[in-house]
Amino acid sequence: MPRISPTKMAILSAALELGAVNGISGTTMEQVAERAGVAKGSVYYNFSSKDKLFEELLTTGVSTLAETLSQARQSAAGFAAIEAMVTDMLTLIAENRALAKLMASEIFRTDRAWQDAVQTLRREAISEIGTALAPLVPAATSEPSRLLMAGGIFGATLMGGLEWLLFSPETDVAEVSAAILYTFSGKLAA
Amino acid sequence: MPRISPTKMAILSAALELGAVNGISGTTMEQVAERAGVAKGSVYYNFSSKDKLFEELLTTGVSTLAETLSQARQSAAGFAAIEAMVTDMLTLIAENRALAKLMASEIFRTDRAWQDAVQTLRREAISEIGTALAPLVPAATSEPSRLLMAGGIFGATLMGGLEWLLFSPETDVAEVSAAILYTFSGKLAA
DNA sequence: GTCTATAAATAGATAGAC
DNA sequence: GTCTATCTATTTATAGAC
Repeated sequence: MPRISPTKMAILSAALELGAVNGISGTTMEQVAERAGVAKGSVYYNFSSKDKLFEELLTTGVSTLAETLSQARQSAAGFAAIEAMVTDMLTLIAENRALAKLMASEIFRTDRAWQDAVQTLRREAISEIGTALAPLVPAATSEPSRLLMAGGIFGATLMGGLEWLLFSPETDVAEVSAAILYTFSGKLAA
Repeated sequence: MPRISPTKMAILSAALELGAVNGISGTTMEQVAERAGVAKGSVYYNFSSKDKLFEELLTTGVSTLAETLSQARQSAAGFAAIEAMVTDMLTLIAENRALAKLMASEIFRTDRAWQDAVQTLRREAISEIGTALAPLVPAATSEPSRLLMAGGIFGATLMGGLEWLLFSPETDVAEVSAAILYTFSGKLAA
């Protein structure tokens, strides 16, 4: 892994901040260059296209998420594994809010150059949750059903995390995590 | 409510189909005109701008969703209200897949001309779920926590619905609904 | 109300000097 | 490796005839 030059770093960082606020198609290469403190030519020297630039940002982001979920799953057993995954995912969202916003706005899209890479990693993340669910559901549960449940847990955590960042950012991660997990505890249905 | 002319209808329909496949910024007014079988000038005669066109599509969509959730909530009491909301939301998604895809790809965005309208309606939908949760959570639960839970349930249903449409579209709505609701039943934690 | 033709602006990408 | 200057394509939006 060749280490990243300061210029490349500045460009990625500028693209991330601008993309989180204005969206990707609302961000121009001109703006990225300006914010990174370099000329547009330098941006294109480091990234062959706008698509490649944001693809790098998104794939490393989603890849980190998948890795986080994988480690959380292995850190505990049974339902505690689900609890760890939800909590760690929320922590990750909190630690990298800009990236979380950017990913959330792109994760449902199927019309982008980088869709394949992002969708593959999204499925990886969801099937990581699916694996943790395996011992918790009836043996007869179909694979698609288990992935639907996993998708639901993923969606609940993501939407809860976004709701948190956008509307009650002062709330502690533990409280957010507790709220999301409460819905899976069965106490609602009791 | 002035009734919609056939031309306007054709334009909205074309915009919906194209937007669901290619995304909004990936859809040009030229394409919309062509698909609707009219000239571009006619598109602009009916909608003052591209933003207005998609705003109309999205706000009526999210508004229908909020209305559906409201009715579902009032159709039952206790946890059954949550069950009804999840099921009816999934049914709505199934009945209007193109609109669901379009909404999902825009609902997290905060950079669009129509963001205010869409975000307002999104919050309306979530607080409808929050209302149904009120009698199901401890009295001491804070308002933000309840909204986080509601956001989670909304997110789970949306993501589950999308997972369904994209990866196992042949699955019956009842099975999808059962899978999502299973995660809220408490059986996972048992 | 619908059309054709065109204006006007934007933004991704490249060339070539330093 | 980084810069400035420029090309080129795209696309939103408008003007004005029918």
